[in-house]
Amino acid sequence: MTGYYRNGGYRNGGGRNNHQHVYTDGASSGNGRSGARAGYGVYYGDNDSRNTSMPLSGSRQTNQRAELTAVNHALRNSDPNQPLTIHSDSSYGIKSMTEWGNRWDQNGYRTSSGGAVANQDLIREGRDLIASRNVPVSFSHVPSHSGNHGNDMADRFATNGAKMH
Amino acid sequence: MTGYYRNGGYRNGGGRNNHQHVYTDGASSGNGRSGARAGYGVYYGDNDSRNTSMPLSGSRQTNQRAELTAVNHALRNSDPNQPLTIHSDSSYGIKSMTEWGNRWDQNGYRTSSGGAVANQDLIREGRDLIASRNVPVSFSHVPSHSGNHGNDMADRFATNGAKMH
RNA sequence: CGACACCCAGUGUC
DNA sequence: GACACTGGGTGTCG
Repeated sequence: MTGYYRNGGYRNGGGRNNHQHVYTDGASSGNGRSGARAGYGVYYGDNDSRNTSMPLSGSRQTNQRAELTAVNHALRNSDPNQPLTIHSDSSYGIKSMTEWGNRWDQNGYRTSSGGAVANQDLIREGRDLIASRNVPVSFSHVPSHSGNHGNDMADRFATNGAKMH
Repeated sequence: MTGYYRNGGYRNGGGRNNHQHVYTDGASSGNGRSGARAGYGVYYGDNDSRNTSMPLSGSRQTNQRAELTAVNHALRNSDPNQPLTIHSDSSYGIKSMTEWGNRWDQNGYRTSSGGAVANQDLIREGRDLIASRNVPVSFSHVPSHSGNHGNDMADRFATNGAKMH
């Protein structure tokens, strides 16, 4: 239960239970300082050719944008016809895609204190990708650096991606 | 300039420029593991009878407590009427006695994330010792294991002290 | 105020 | 390569 999030509003068309599990992570060396360099990693499984280690593009090299970009990459690079669970250590990323995002779609992406929600571009993009699927996408929170193999691998990919600038 | 810290708020009463230089270091074999044994070393100069190599007392045998204890020993065992520079490789120890300590004296020893500052007993003790002097106490950071003779000697004394339990 | 991340720095070790 | 001891900060939300 704990740490498990699911997007609703879909029907399962098929019935073949090929549930996909993907681990995502973001990194930003020097986060918050000028000259920060971010990267993201996506881990599908050992020796899986879809595994990804990439530098973040764009001028805002923050940890949060890296986390969101990793999620969007997983959304785009997975079978859209089979259920997917994205395992992330970012509560911010998960909630932006689920509970917070649901509210923001209704209030015009306004923060509880009235400001504009940051990183809207990436959040809207991810939520569009989820909405365009006909099978469920779930999110599961995994504590960082807790010995979880998938998270550890995604972390390495993300850190490495940040060095590729 | 770099790595040089000074405590303010004093007047030089005398004028005899007998500036003292002392090297301090702490060690803790098995730091962080149960059964760790810590020690500290203070080096005043070759063949100086004040040179010290001692095991750390108390139940918390950490590297940080050893570093702070070495500094406090130097403060207590030096001429309080002549300027003193303490050379340490511990940024933690130096900043606890200077810039961080200044803030903590005003905020009740609260960490930037709200928690209680660790090793307060030793930090308050050292800052009291400094405040009770009528001549300046300065701190200088020396990189560890960099071939600095004073630091190397203090390191040996500290390591040896840890073995005296 | 709380939460989850992302760091930066210096030590101490195994 | 790994871990522990400690502090400072930003990214973002409720």
